[in-house]
Amino acid sequence: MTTIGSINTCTVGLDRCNCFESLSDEEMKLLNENIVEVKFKKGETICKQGSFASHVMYLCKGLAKVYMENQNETLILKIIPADNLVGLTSLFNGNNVFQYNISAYVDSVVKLIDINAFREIINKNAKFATEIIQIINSNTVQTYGRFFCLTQKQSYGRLADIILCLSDRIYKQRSFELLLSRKDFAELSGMTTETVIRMLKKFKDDELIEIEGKNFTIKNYDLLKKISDYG
Amino acid sequence: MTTIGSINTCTVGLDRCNCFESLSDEEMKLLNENIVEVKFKKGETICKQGSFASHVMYLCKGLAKVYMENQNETLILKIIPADNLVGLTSLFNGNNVFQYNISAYVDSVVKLIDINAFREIINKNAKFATEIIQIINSNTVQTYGRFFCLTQKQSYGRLADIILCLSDRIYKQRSFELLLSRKDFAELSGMTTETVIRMLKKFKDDELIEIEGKNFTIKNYDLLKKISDYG
DNA sequence: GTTAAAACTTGATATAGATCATAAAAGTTG
DNA sequence: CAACTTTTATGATCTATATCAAGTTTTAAC
Repeated sequence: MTTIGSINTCTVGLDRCNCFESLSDEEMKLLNENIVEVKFKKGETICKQGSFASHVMYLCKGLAKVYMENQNETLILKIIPADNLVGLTSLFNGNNVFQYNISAYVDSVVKLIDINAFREIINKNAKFATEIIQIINSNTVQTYGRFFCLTQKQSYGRLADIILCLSDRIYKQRSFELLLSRKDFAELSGMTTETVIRMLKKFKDDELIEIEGKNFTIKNYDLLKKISDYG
Repeated sequence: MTTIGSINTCTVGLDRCNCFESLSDEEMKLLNENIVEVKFKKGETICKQGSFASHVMYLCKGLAKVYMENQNETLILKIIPADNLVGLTSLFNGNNVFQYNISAYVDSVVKLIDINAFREIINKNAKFATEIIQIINSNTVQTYGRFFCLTQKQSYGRLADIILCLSDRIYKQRSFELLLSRKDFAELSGMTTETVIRMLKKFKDDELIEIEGKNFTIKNYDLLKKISDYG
């Protein structure tokens, strides 16, 4: 029997986008005529919740977060590494407004693709549309997992999830420079900053992790995994 | 300035599916050769989390819930009224396994559509693929809203959301026969059955709602809406 | 290089909801 | 319709996590 991947709070997809390979020369031309490349500095807003969605975005370089907010609260929906297409939810959706904010964790390069050109290509090229469905679907599966975890798991489990996720999927090593703040951890895991700090300290005291300034190291991966699974 | 719909825990989409209209005669034939119609009794499982996803489902008649579970907990992802396509997440997703359970609240009729035939049509017909993207996207937007609410709103607000959602989107009247149990409410709003019971009682005492046996009536819609907005 | 603003930290306290226990109703089944 | 199961209900208690308050450290800005 195959082991099915456990449900976790992880925010980063595994896929790299290669959806543009199925485009014809003509479609590629249309696309290129409707793309602008924009550089964003660390901390800058790439797209704003509630504003008109005139484009979809392709993150060429950098790291970004996608988050929803109201007056008082913020929830980070996902973290986007390079080579990812974002903003697809606005594609054919009644109001044509971004459902979320996106902002850059580090200096980033984003290609803005005119949404009408993008729609046109989808409407003509079924292979491309299939690729897009693929991307949207794997995103949905991930969101369901996060949704389940954030509503059912205890805080320690959720925090462990996110630490493992950063290590496995973004940095691909056990030791890395932490780009997220404690507040980001809080907004990823649906708790307060204070609670995150206390729990990170507990992990440190229990020698699961090590934090020195911005340097973050996982010292006991297996136990963190257990906390993630049973937390 | 247009008022943008407030974020809520609502679980029911507004769309009715009319995606099959864009199919050619030939595609329609392929589809029809790969459909079986199955009747499910109240309470029966329509699809099982973890099992192979050999088909997508179209709910012709009835009412169903889509939910995820592990050993101890359950989260209802959404409630599906008639004329809805479900199971699309498995379409092109690596493992081809259902991510959730679906079960019938009332006697229901479901068309099971072979997933390979469905894929084939998407892969050929960009208009159809576009419709599917539309469906998936409006589902995603709704899931994001629920995700935000369940992680940020207090329980009273979440419960109010669901009551309003049932009234507005499923029954389309203020008074209706309640098909959901207290446990369903709990699994929809991410709390325990006991808490739901206590809160419903509070709503009753405050004359926001009336419950007599299976008969459920909303007596103060506006105040429930306020609780939903500020809860 | 000083000052202001964020980001982090820690402790004390509060509380929304969970958990546990028990029982009455309501539904189901042979 | 008697026996059983499930759902609803309510009270007592507990606890994980939020909130508030006050400090330190780091980062950004002028």
